[in-house]
Amino acid sequence: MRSGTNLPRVGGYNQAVVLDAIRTRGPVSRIELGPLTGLTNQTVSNLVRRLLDAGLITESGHAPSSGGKRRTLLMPRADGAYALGVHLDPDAAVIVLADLVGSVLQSHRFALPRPSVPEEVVDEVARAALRLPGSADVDPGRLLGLGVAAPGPLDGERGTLLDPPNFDGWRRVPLLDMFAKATGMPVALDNDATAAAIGERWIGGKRRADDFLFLYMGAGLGAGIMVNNQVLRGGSGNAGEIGHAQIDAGSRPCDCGSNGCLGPHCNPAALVDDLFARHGSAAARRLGLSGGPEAVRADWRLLRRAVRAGDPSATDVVRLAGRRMGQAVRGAVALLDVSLVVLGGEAFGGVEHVLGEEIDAAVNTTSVTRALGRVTVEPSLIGETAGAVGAASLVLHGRYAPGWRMLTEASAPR
Amino acid sequence: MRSGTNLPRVGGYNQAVVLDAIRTRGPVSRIELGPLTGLTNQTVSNLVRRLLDAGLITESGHAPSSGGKRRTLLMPRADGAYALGVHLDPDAAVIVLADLVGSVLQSHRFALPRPSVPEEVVDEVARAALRLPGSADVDPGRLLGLGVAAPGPLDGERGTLLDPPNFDGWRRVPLLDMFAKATGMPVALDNDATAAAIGERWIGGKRRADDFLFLYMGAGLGAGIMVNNQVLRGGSGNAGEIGHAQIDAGSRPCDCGSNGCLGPHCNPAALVDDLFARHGSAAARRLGLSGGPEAVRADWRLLRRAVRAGDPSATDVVRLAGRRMGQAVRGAVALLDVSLVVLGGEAFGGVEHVLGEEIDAAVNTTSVTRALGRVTVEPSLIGETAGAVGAASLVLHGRYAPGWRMLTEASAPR
DNA sequence: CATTACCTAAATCCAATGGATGGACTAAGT
DNA sequence: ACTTAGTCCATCCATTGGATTTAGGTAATG
Repeated sequence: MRSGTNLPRVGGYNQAVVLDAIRTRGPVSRIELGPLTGLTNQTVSNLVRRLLDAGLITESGHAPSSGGKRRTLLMPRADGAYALGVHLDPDAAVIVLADLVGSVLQSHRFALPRPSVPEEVVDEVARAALRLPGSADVDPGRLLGLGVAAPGPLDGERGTLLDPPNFDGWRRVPLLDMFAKATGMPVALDNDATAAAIGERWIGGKRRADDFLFLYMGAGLGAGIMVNNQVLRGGSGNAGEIGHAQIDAGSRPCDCGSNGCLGPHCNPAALVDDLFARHGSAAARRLGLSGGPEAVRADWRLLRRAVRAGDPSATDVVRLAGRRMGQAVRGAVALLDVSLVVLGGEAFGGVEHVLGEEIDAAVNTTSVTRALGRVTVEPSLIGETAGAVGAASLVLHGRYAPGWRMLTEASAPR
Repeated sequence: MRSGTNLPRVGGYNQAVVLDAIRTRGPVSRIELGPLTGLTNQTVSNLVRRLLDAGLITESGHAPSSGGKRRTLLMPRADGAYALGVHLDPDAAVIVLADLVGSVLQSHRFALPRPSVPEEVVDEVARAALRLPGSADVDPGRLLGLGVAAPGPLDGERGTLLDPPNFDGWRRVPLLDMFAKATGMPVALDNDATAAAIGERWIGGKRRADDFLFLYMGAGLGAGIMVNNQVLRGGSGNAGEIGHAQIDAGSRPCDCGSNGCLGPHCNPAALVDDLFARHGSAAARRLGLSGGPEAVRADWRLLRRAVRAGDPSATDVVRLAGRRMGQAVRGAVALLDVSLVVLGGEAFGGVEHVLGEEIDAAVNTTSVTRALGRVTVEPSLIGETAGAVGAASLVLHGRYAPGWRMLTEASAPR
């Protein structure tokens, strides 16, 4: 259980609350932080001093006076902390170095062979990751750790990747330990969709506060869930598997053994297949698609370009996928009662708006009679690197976002 | 925001943590509570004394010695606190008086006219509720308040019922304020499925800890969601609307305006209709069903009895509903990553096992390949009064279950 | 136009409050 | 004599509330 708390933890927690408020509410003064956090002015003052001393925030000018002493404005210091983020995907690894405000300072991408060997990939990624901070002139003492975002089911307790689909040869890989050993740093592991949601919260500030669902499309489809400013991870760390929602579509079999799951219909390969199936090879040739499993990445890119250019066949296929996602998202939105859906991940690049329209239509058919507010559907603020940026923000979020764990778990921040 | 915390709140919170541990882990000693709560022995000792003084727990004998002084066992005191619970349904109101351990001391049920008038119902319910504590010889100072469970969408902030389906004439009813005025007590309001889940957690102790999904069937179908021992209420207090999940079935139109929702297929009226549609009037007559909207309650009771007696037509219809629920539950379980599904609510009475088998089959087809643990499907520990007991436990849970709100919201327990 | 007194608001100082801690101690068993 | 359960006590530490300091504005005055 381990759910009791104590004083030092309260201090650390309140410090995180103040930092989070400064981060998300742009430049604010101490006096505004009081009502914002529920703390007294005095407490805010103390915590702000600690944050200044720790180099996490800075005073940035003054607000115009409203009749008395001017307010001193506080801002997060980008150079206050850094984190590395790795996004692993079946065919590529993306590594980024991000600072406290979530800006990407360096990034590196390399393709992976298929099948790939876990040990080799971890080794290569770790070495590449460790080179980034040097080339960006980062204070090593402020580099907090490495975040890893990986697809598919994982064992959250142990930090093990179980057996992600499309990842041949990766079964029960203890990624957390492997990266910890390879880098000598603290490592955080989460699934890619959850990481992307955390990244979105970290970057988005008050535009991404409270509750939202992050719909993530990489090699497959997943969701990251933020409820009440807390990440919903579920019992085993695998919440957000929206791909197993039932939808009304021709049955493609799902890895899970069921029929009728959303997942097999909404991924780049399936959409390319759909184009061939619904519009024939002629249309595919017109768009330049070559078909076949190795060409999925390129074909999907061409397909998306065609959608942006207004091609009707391509648009039809993507809109169909949007309607299918809409069915699942409608169910998820009703189940979770969130009022914001964010679309992101590298595979969404360029077609967020078309998909967004369909999903918007699906979720908002229900709202009128249910008298609940409208659900907003928006593209991600991060864009295609949501996975890697999310991975880096796992570290930042874990260390600096106020949460339950700070009050109940053992270690407290400095 | 208001998310900072302070010392008195920490005290109250830790006290709740200790009480919750004593409640859920049966009789325990102070020394066991240390590791269980993460607090030191000394702190546990202090908090236990406070709980004893407050009359919420009692010392109940000793554990056998293991070589030294015997452990003094601690138990919750049933007479430490009481709460009233009201479950409102389109055709009946059920009122219960429950004690601290969730036992029902008194209960009262009366049918409602259709359509009913909110003011009259509240008035009648409030008067009946206020009579219960007197007839059970309850210390009025220990009666904490009244919980109300109502179906359908509500405005959690304001305590207003919006426009529940089947509840003609109930639109934007400020139930919270009305009951507060009518009873002069603190009132808590939640939707029936969420209330039932909270009740299940309250009654179930460690058998219902951590994460579960409570599938509730009354006049309609809903879900209550418990994640990490906290209630998931969503942005507007309407989480758990599983009835709007898409399923693969002939399209009955849903109130929400969509087609393909689960809701219209899984309620007593729909199941009675299904029996007529799939097995004809002859089968219906054989079971004694009369058909028609007024007879739904009686027909559904007969149908369930027929299932228990092994009638194939009735079983077919119920199993079909189970498979449909299974599709939605499978999606919800994957999305939330819970490993326990509980079935309850008055309309499930007697057919939990048949439905449970189908739902179990649906959710556990996925688990083998996904390498996540098996999902357990069980009937509720409360049974048919889950709504009213859940309503009472809203009050008890709100006051004594450890949670975020205790650390962040204004008022602290004594 | 410069000076001065006064007002307001922001931020900090300081003593007090109250909860958790750790080590020493007592109580009650084998 | 030993073991285990539970408590006492001095200490630590974060928050609190009231008083105080800091740093501006404003308006009357010379």
